[in-house]
Amino acid sequence: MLFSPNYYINMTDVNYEDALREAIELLYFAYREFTAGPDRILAQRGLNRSHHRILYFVGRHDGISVMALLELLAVSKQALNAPLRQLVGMELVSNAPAAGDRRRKELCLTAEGRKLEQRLTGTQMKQLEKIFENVGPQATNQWRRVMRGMYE
Amino acid sequence: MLFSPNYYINMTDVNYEDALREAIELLYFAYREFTAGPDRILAQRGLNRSHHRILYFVGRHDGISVMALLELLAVSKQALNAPLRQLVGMELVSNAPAAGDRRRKELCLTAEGRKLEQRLTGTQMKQLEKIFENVGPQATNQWRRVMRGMYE
DNA sequence: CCCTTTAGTCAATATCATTGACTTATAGAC
DNA sequence: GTCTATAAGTCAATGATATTGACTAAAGGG
Repeated sequence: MLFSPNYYINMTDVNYEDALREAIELLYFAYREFTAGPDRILAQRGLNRSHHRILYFVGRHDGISVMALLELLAVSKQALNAPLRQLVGMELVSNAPAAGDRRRKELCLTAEGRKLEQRLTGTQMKQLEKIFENVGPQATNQWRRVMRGMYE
Repeated sequence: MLFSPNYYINMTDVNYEDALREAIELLYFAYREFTAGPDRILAQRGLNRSHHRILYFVGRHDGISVMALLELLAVSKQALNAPLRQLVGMELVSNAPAAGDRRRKELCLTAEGRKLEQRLTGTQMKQLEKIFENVGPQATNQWRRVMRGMYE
């Protein structure tokens, strides 16, 4: 049985590759499921995942500059421009000039923006919360160890 | 300390939400890192991630029909049509009529297609292999438990 | 007064997906 | 053999998105 607690014992090359491929598929399907909830809510407002990412990271880094957001999301200025402008236009994100350096715009969530962001991310947090409760703290920590390894 | 083995003890609502948000970010950044390698290789040939997904699942389900592939990828017929036609045109995927039912096309990787698929997925398998070796079998299994929970 | 940085925009182009309708070929039931 | 259903493929129209490159405007700092 693949993925049994001792799958790696007596492992041939073939089912070793198989185990890695199943891990790839887990990532693919899990990520798809993970983004499905917010995507549905966003679609009702004519928004998409890129808007969620902006709302999310602006919420996490209150007052972040446009440049810093570009680097965090790893997208081009032009790719960010359209969705960000929409969000500012819908008054979900504010972009007042920074006090010290008026060239820099400080991006913040408005009250409305925060509400939407929490609704979007809330579906994902509920998903994770349920799983983490099910599997327990050890599994949760091990999961994080693996995930951290994936971008280092 | 967030994410310490006993982070959930004496947890306030605020840093509990913080822990869940860090998990969300782990997923986002890990997935991005995970797809970056194949994306670079694909770009050299004028292909993109959707081509990789087709190559991947055709490789995993040799002889799969177009309909079944549509359902697996959860995309529309028209969204699949263009990239699949390219892959057939480049002779990376074959689509011979099935023996029993000549309406159904059996999608298979050609020798060239298999070579490219293994190169693409190979970068991801190497990534995972390294991490799984680092963290050990227990963490690997716990990681899978969590990932499986995410689409059930 | 230059030079740099930050933000924002425009034009042109290319890609990508979506809906809906349609054709072709085959299978299976009667 | 006719009728209906299924599988695949295509086309047109549309809309959304991203990309490159160049450009303006405002502000900061020596």
